[in-house]
Amino acid sequence: MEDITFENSLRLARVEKGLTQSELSELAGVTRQTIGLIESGKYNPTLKLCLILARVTEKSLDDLFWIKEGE
Amino acid sequence: MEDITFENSLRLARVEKGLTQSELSELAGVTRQTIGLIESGKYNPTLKLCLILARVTEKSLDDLFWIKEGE
DNA sequence: ACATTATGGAATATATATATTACATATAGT
DNA sequence: ACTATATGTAATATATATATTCCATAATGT
Repeated sequence: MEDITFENSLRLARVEKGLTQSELSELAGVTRQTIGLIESGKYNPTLKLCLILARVTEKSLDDLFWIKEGE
Repeated sequence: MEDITFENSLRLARVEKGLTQSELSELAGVTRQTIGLIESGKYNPTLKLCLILARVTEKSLDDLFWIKEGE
């Protein structure tokens, strides 16, 4: 599997909604740690979780996770 | 983790590019089986793989994987 | 100073995404 | 009928996403 680095703007979206990591994690049904690690780019979440996070933050997949690479 | 069913249009995007499952799998660096199972909705791919598939098919994440749920 | 909240980080355990290998079937070409 | 290609499916193995638990720290309020 190639090494695509993906920036994500989950933290921004979360703060915009006035949520803590704990609150978002409860809404998404995952642990606080999982949220923290996704925000800091150390986790490679599954599509299902990405979709849940998009729904909860009222953003699209592209908004949250779209590629920013220098091609 | 909630049970969000996600339709995906990966198969359509692949066929539009004139690719077989094998060819797409090679381009994406995964096995043919993985592609087949994602296309048939039986796999929950990781974000990295979704991003690779989007790049290879020249579609966005939303194009390929965005939610179609009856809310 | 103490308590509470929010976050980061690490160690271990569990669930699951993906690989590997193999076999089956349908279709198209010869 | 035979061969090759494309796809589906299943069993087992491996890698990794996520949970669980615990500790640390910074910020804020009392």
